[in-house]
Amino acid sequence: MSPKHSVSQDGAGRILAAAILLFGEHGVRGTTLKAVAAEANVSQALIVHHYGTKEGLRAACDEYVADAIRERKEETLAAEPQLDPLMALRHLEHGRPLLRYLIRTLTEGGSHASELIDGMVDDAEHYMAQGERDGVIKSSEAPRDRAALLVIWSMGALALHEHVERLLGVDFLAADAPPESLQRYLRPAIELFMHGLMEENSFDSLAGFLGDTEAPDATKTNHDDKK
Amino acid sequence: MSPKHSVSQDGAGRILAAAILLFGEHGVRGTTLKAVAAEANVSQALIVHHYGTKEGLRAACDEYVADAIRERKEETLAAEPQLDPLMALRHLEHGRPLLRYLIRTLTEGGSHASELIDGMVDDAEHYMAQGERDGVIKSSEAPRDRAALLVIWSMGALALHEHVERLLGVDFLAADAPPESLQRYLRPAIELFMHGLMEENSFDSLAGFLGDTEAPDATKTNHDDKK
DNA sequence: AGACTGACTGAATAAACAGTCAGTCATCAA
DNA sequence: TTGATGACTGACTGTTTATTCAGTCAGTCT
Repeated sequence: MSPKHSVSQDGAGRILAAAILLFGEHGVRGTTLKAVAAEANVSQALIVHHYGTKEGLRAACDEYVADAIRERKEETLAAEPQLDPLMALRHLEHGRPLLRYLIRTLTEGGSHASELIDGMVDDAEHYMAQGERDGVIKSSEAPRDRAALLVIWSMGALALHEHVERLLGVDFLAADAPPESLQRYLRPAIELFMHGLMEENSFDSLAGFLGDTEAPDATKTNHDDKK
Repeated sequence: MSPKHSVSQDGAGRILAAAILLFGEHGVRGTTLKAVAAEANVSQALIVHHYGTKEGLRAACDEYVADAIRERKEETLAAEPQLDPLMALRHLEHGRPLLRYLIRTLTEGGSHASELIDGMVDDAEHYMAQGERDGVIKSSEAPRDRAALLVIWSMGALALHEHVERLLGVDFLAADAPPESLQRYLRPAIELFMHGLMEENSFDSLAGFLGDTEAPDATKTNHDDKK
């Protein structure tokens, strides 16, 4: 029920750390228990002894990572309202392996990841409502959806960190890197958030994308059960 | 050298379609040749006969998907400048399985995906430069980085389509769905692109994120060869 | 007809895999 | 000292995996 809050040096702890590392790097399916055992310098049988099955090990990893992030969140939450959930995530304790693991669960599904994202959206919505009251954030027609969009963009960029690094030279996974190293990501982002992307008078050319200009619902609601 | 441009009904074609479907759904490692053979209604040995190895099959899938997207791109490219590469992608021929496969290669690496993304950034940069000349797009201090950021956000949202669906009720993978169904994604996005997120006078509170307020280069250029 | 090609198959194979088992070793309480 | 507990291991097992092999069969040139 109460997992240890830092991976210790005993067998069980080393196994967990090795599993998070390898699961994050090659995926769960791409990682063998033998490889985990080798990485942790224990026998394969010890993994089963502690965690039962491979799925059990995966569940333990999920729980540990979720705990670590929750813990970190509570620390930074009081400090300063984060513009971006990425910021908070970048300073995790065992950053790189943990983030890699998180990305896997983010893209490959899993209820833990969903709860995490939902929590981030809640936070973002809350912070932006506060910012709106303080006069620094603009109001929105759909504040909840806007918060969701921003979180998704942030976490999506994290999921594509490989391409972010290639295109912008920014390594999201470097836990120790100084904030200046994020410049080429943050500068255009802030530019967009400050001034927008389009000139105000260019609304017409975009109206088409929404079908109707204003009405949120259309006449034909098509329920297409696929297959 | 010249792969067929639509999956035909002969063995090789059915195998390719089955592989794209299953690789996209369960990942390459999570898919057995036996499963592909069953899905395609052929013998396992026929897969090897046509594609040599599992990796050969994967490469053929990569090439087919890349071709399909390139083809689609050339079609829509002349028609209208796309605000968002997502738009173009949503109308692929065999949409759902193809997009699933694309997402896999996007997150799990692969040179094909990198080339694809780079091409999208090129296009976005070009279109926005045109829009700037036409007076509908605002100028940027770093147009290339801005284009990269927008593409990354778009494709990142695609990678997290599962969460987009849960949070916004928008299914990116539904190829036939009408554009209205994207409203809850597009509306806050356009809102942000039109008006921005923050009030103009709130610059101070953000300056910290960039270290220096304006200078793009600092005194200490840190070349940190990682590792 | 006969030689040849390429799509296609069932059966076999060797490796890799997750999980089992019997038992060693240290610690600690009685 | 004894006996129990739990971390830990090497050797084993049954299954699944990709890949190989030895062919069959339908067509197509000569």
